[in-house]
Amino acid sequence: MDKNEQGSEAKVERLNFIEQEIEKDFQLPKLQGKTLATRFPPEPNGYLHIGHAKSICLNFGLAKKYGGTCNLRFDDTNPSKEEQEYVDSIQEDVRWLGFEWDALWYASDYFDQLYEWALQLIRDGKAYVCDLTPAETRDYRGTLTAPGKESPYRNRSVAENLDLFERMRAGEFPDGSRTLRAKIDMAAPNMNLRDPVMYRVLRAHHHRTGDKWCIYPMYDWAHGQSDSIEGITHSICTLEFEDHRPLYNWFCENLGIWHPRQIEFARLNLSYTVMSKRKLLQLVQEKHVSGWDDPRMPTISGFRRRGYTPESIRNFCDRIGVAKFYSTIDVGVLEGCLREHLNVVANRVMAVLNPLKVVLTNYPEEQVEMMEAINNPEDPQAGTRQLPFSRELYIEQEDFMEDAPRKFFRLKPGGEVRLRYGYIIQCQEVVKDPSSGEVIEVHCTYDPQTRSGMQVDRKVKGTIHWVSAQHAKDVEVRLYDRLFLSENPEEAGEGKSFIDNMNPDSLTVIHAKVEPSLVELPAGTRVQFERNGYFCIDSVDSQPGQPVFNRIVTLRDSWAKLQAKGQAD
RNA sequence: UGCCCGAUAGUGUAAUUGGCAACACGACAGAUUCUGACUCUGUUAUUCUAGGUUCAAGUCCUAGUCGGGCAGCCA
Repeated sequence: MDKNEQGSEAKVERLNFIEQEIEKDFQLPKLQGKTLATRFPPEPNGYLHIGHAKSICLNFGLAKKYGGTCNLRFDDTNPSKEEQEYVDSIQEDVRWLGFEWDALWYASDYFDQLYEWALQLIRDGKAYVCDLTPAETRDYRGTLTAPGKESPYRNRSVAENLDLFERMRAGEFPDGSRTLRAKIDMAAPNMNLRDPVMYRVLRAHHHRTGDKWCIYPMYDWAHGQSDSIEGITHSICTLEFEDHRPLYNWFCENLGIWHPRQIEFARLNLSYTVMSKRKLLQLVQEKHVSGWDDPRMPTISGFRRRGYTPESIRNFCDRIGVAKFYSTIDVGVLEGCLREHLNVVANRVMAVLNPLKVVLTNYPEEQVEMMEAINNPEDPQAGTRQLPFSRELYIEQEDFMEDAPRKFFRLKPGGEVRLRYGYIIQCQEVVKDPSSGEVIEVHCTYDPQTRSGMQVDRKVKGTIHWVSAQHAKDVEVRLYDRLFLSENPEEAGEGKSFIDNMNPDSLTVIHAKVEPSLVELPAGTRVQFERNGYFCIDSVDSQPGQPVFNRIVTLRDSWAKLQAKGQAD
């Protein structure tokens, strides 16, 4: 085999840096005979968004690729912010994305074990009960450049710590009055190691453990230990936890338990989008959107309702890669993945968004012909359907211009255009509203020798879509556009916030004329309105026989681009 | 004036770990088209800076620049 042959055949599999580390790790004695074990660990305090999708695809994808396992674990250590509603939505979203967890756990499943381990650290002289107030604790911690001071309670006896900690659990002390802290190093350059808090006293009803506990573990104390209990081999998280890794390691080592390896990657940023749960919550609470599943939201549920496919989101996550560099992906990449998939799976249909009446003056008054239309040129299996054609039609207002530039290949006075699956027509007369001058009707003649499928001698540059006026149905269509006008919505001017960067026209509701078959389609159906874009029947607001269409994404439009550049002439 | 991390075409990600810098998307030009869609062809452009080691550096060393993270009893 020569070099060229080898080069064209060998599909070089490119590993991202996490895969490389994993493959290296499995050479180690520690992992001999084991399989990869990952987990997706969301906090149930909000809905999942596209950034989570990256993490989900990574963790579940890795498990699939290496024949390992991936658990879903709710990081529910802060009952004041967490709710069952979020637990339910997260499970639904993970499944919708196409993944199934090997085991479902909650950090709260481990509260008893965590408590036992805390006792162990106390007995080993590695943890102590601290009576400092929150403000004092902050004060004692020092700053980024100055070391902290040791707490006056740092050297309590083991017996006293044991007694106090048990009484913390028993509810003898008010909220916030005491903490259990790991005894590490108040002068550590890494702030996380300055005697981090392990437990706080907090009386809040927990969605799963109810009122059993009045002390709750902190993230650092709960997360790594939960990973350890589950036998996780690789704990993959985002970059902001990089500084926590030494603490993650410290707990595992000092407890002498299974020690997973934490690896961090850069979270996803998308242009024209906000991604923090806090900001998304604000959009919902202040009613800038209709809810977490508003089709403009970058949440999984929002995308689902909008009409995105799980395949396109998975493909997107694959395409953007994974690294440690903090980057922003152009939202156009996501839209590109969407179009790529929808192009293959969505049936084509006729729908006129902004109708303009066309009368074919030489077409018989009562005649109706059925025209055969291809459902999906990308998929022969999708078959064909019959479209009614008659004397009065609607076309798109955009497809007619009285004073058209040279490159306008659509209908203009005296000009010819093909009606998709119909005839070639020629524009004879323009009817205007005498008062406003607005074009209200266009009169054309049709050429009976040009019916779709016939051999036609002449070339017509443009083809436009249409619906038969008497057969068309009126439906509500929601035209969605990006929620924010600026590429980075977080960058707001002095005294402003990301809310000020919202796009006032992110939703336009119109009524469109569509071919009759559309009113019978079930909610969730995705179709392509030819020459317009992809649309999905809204699963919340549609009624039987009365679908509401959400615009998922427009088609690429090189004509619009030409116009924008002023090159249409 | 601390600690940690990062920097490769416009964007994002690779480079057999020291051996000819590549892939995807975009942009641009063209072909095709009963969707100005899809598809196809072609073009474009890349190693943060300065030194050093080496036959050879995106990769190793030194110094710098720029960007990000960290001072919750949040995760």
